Amino acid sequence: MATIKDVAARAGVAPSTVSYVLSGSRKISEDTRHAVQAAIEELGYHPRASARTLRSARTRVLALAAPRVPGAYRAIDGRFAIDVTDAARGHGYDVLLMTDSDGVGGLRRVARSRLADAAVLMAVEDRDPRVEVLHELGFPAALLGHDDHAALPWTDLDWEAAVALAVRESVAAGHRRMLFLSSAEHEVAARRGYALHGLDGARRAAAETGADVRVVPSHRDPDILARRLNEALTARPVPTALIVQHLILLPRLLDTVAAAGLRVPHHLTVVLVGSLPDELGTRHLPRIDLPVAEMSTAVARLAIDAIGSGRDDGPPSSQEPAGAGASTRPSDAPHHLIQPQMAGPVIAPPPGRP
Amino acid sequence: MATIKDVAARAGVAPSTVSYVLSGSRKISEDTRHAVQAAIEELGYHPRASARTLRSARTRVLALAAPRVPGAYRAIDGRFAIDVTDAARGHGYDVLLMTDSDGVGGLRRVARSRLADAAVLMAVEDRDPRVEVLHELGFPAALLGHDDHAALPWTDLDWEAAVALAVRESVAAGHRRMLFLSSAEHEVAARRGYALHGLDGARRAAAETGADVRVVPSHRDPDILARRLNEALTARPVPTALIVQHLILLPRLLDTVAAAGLRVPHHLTVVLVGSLPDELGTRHLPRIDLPVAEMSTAVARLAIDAIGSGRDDGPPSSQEPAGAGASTRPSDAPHHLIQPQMAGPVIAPPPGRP
DNA sequence: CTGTTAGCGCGTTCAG
DNA sequence: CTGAACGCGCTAACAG
Repeated sequence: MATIKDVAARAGVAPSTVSYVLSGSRKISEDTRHAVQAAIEELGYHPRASARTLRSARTRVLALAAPRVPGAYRAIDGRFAIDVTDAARGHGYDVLLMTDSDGVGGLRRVARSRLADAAVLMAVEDRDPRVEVLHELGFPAALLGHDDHAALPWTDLDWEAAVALAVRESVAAGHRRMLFLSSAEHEVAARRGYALHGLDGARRAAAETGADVRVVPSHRDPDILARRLNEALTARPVPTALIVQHLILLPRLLDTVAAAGLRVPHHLTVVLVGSLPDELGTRHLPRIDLPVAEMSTAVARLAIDAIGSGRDDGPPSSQEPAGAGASTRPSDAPHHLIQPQMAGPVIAPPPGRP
Repeated sequence: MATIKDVAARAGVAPSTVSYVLSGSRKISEDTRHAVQAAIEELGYHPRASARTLRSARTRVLALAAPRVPGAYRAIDGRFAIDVTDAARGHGYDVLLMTDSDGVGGLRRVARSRLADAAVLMAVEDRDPRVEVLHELGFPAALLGHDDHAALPWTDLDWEAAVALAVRESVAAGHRRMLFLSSAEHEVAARRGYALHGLDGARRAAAETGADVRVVPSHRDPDILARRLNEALTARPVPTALIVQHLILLPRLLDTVAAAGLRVPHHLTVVLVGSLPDELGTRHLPRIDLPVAEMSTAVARLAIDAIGSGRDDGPPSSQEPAGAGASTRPSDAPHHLIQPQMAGPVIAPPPGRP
């Protein structure tokens, strides 16, 4: 394999000249540059990433920590992985994919061996051990999702605004009684940001509009979910709209609705919050899509921007003055909160109303 | 950040001694080893990956090339990405995720800059340009899926055997007339291996069992699919079983079946081929799951085994004698063909039969 | 200005 | 167990 020396020899110049041609960080005469470029072509030369990294202390790689909830693969994670990778490439970064099969071990190893310059954490939980590790190592990172506590840059859909918007739009369409199928109980128990904020949004919008919004806590067990939903659908006064944040079991949920003899949207309007863009099977429903592309772009940028803040020394002292970049106070961390947008068909009016 | 020299200084030994302690490739006295290990602990030392790579010419990274069919994200790809990553970790390798947003450019860049030691290609197509590039660069690789042409190691479900098994099992349950919903037309046109092999399996099993197996070519457009399926379901004599290889539109497909007034499995037995393991919504159907875990394990091992074969020189000459490792003749490439297994409930008998 | 020389980054490994 | 060369590219300092 060709090295910079081979190129230099072939072009009849010094290796440093080749390097300057590559980086463009210095003026090189027309003739020399052409000779060098010809040599590069002919030898098919490409600089070794490892040599560059060793010298520059920059890998131009982002570590992407995918959550791997045992047994519960979430399609969304794959989608984010692809989109974050594309976004990172837009900044000249590659992406190293990591699972939790090793707990936080993998992340620690990658950070300490300097395989990556920064990390992107997916599906962050309250008091996420990965956050602790990165903080302890002073490793730059950004989060997909947020939990109001981590002192790291983050991006997220404004879940409170999203659910509130779904409620308000339903009210605007004429609905007065509706169900909100929130996140699953174990997600609330884990204090996932989206779960808590979604509940807040429902409550806030209910108060603001005066609508009757009944919260049905979802459950990961489809049978329990079906039972709860069934009860809520038949309780009087009968609800005319169903706002759904817990989407993993959507097919089953629609079956339950159908089994209750309710046609959508004639008898019951179903509005989704946090659906995947372009997903088959949600196209015909009014919804607020999860802004996967925008979140991915934002998180890549936040992670890359964080490089150069966290790299100085060891773990930041607790007395550290709040300067530029990633600080210790959550409220100061850079972030990108995305406002919800309605998509899909217009919300249908309740039965018996024009 | 601590380096090997810092550790050496603290332990009062030479850097090379520290290196030998780390690698274990040489005998080091008890005392010295402990001193070194203590110094490592105290300094929190971890070797730089880039320095190791520069020296050893091994990154211990696999490039995973995810297909990104524009607009058509496939959940399965995310699943494979996770599982391949886990499998690679089992061999001490990390995974760099790549999209084709850049065409083959990304793969070429990663190969030439030696960011990875080998590549794993997902969703390989006939005459896949990525395969050409890797072959041209002499870069080790292994494929998820195969097309009978690429001279690279591969793993795949035996799709022919899988569809044949589904047919035979249906016949064993008493069905004599069945539909086979094959892959979508554009997949057949692209000569995707799974699409062609699936069709072969259906034909072979039909011939062997004498059953009436009607092939319904699927289509990516849900409406066209629904129309075709509807026609086939109502054509006389009425089929009693439906074998489905094209699963992306399964929910829509089941809707169509229901809309035709057919209850599953009472009026019509539905058997899936190539379903995702543990996926909600397929649990209640007899099926042959795609062996994602086994394929991932196999492809990681094949890719890693290929390292050391392709690394010698430039593009292999066409006259190269077929030796060990990756050879030029497709039939010689190492591979791992996985036999199908039925999962889920037993196939129900046709109506009117016990 | 344009090109060259030399040292560095960090861990590995062979000869001593 | 140590010394020193080495892998490869970057870049500050120097020479023409």
